[in-house]
Amino acid sequence: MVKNKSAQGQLDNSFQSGRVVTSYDVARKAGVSQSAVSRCFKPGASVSKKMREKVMKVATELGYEPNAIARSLITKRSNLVAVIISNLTNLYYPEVLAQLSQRLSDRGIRVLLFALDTESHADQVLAQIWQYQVDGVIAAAKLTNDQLAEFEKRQKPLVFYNRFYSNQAVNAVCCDQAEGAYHLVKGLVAAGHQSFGIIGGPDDSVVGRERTDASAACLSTMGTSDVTIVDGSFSYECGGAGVEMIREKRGSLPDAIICVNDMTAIGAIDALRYGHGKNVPEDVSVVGFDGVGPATWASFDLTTMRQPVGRMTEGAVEMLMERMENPDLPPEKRLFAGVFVDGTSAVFA
Amino acid sequence: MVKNKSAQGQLDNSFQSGRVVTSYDVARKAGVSQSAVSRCFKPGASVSKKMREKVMKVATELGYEPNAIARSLITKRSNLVAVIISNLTNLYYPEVLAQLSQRLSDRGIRVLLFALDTESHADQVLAQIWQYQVDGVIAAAKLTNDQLAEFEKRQKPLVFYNRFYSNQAVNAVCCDQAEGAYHLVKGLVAAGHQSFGIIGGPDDSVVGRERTDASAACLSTMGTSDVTIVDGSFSYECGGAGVEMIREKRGSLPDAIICVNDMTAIGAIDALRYGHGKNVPEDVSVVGFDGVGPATWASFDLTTMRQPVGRMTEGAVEMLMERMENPDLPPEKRLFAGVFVDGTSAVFA
DNA sequence: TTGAAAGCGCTACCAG
DNA sequence: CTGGTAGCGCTTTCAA
Repeated sequence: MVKNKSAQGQLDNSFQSGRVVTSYDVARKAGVSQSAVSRCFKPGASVSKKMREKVMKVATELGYEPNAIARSLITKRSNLVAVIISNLTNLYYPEVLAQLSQRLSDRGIRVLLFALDTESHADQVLAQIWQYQVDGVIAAAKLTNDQLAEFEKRQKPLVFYNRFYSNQAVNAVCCDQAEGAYHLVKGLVAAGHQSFGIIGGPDDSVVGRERTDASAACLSTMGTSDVTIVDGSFSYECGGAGVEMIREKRGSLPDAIICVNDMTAIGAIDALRYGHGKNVPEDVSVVGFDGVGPATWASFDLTTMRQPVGRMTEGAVEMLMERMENPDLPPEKRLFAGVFVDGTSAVFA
Repeated sequence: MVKNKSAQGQLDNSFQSGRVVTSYDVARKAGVSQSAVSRCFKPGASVSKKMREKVMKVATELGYEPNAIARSLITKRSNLVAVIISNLTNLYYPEVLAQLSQRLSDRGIRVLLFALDTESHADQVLAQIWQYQVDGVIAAAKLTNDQLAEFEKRQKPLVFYNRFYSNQAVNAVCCDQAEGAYHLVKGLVAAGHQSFGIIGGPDDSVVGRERTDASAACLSTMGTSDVTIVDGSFSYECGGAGVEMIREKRGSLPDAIICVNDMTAIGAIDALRYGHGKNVPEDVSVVGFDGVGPATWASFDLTTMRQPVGRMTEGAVEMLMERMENPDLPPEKRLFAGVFVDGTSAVFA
């Protein structure tokens, strides 16, 4: 039975219910100082091989994991990044979130998720963010100037995802909405479409407005005046509703409908086909923005501007990490071109 | 200029760059003790009205927010819950995640997100979770028995989302896959379908296997022997691939195809229509599981078993919170019935 | 009701 | 390379 003694002690330790194993427990059992244990868990610290082995062995036996909370208290680095997403149910965001999470995780950073139900409400969320001492924030949501000022004052790195503040020196990765809109409009006009409908986004969306405005501007530039614009909400449902509103407003359906995002475009296509008995693209052309998964499905095969999500998330993470190391880096905006996806939902030239 | 003095001091404080405002700063400026400040931020603490007003005023001026990290170090409550999601790009999960996040947030809990790229890899993630002293975990991913034992040992509340361990006493909210499968199969058989294809999930998915096995078992019970089963991956692409594999294996297409989830079903429908020139449901009936957003789109109008996501997420959060208060609560499984969605992708009786 | 003091678990600095 | 010691910012006794 004597040979069981140490195993027994070990068990007792693990089972002292509620009580978690600390670096002191490891130190005591290994017969070294607590600082030594700490050093063994710090990469690149000056520890002898023997010491490290001894400590790690005991640590494993006891199931010791350093307490990240206590660590951040003193290092003032939580290794936490807040990700604010305004509307997770928009099918564009899951991919963004998955990638951000993956890339941050690869660099030893954890994601504290804040899913806003609307674009507003951000104030409560920010209070939480300050309390948790996150090292930085990636925001796919709109912030007010006051909120921006808070970031400035607290010296917290902030990178916007797809929110462009043209009059504000902030960090952001964006997709060039205007350029994408021009590309789509030019192709549609060149293919002979003469009347247009535009289904936009909700009032408070910058991205939505940019796409809508740029499309309208381009149409105007090219001398097309038969343009009917209605509001939407980035959803499948608003695609159908938008088609109906355009038809009412204009009297009949236009040659082409430009939708503010793919969800809306898909809704519009379904409404045209199954509600209005039209063929897409023969009777009406439909284009979208984003390049979400469902856009490539055979039922839709959407003509759209795909956002280079991989490069955008990589850019966002990179910019954020740089500024976590060096907060004095000047603000930077990275603008990515959209990738034209030549689908079959529009007659295009 | 004298009247500016205090404002000046205040500014100086806020701008002492990098330095964050602590309860000591507030205490000093308000002329009270640091403990008093602490108490003012603890709900239901014994503080005079005068004291609270005085402290809160200064706190607001200075932009003080209690440091949640320091707080958790001493209270041993981080107010953090880890949510593990195995495959965020499965369109079923964004809604789940959004709801979990919302409901936890309503109860003052923050979400630490862990998005696994596959169902495995969980070990590294768990180590992170222990380090961050989360108060509990919601897992929409598979864990090994060893990993389960770790939770037990550390007394960390754990609730599974849609992972049913029938031989293990764990907490879980699930949708009754078997019952759903029976319902679908019975309806298809009653409508006169005689040959069946089943497109299953990946090897390591419990939910996938349950749905597949239950469907096959029910078909067998009802005396149908013309059943072709192939594997899939929960994706749109595998729907098309599955249809092709079934056709090859069987020689021709069956009357009905049961898909392990909606994504697969949608892929199958598109492949049947656009690849094989078939009509759905006239030539082939297709059913799915989940009730994701796209399932209701007019193009598919899927016949499926919808999971009651709202009640499931509510249940998961409730069970977890209960166990955070009282860790000795016995394990509990809540099994929700799926809701039959009577779409038009299948001839159904 | 308030203030003083102890200490959560850890890292960082310092002698040795 | 190692051990001792001083805090990080907060909550929580305990006296006053």
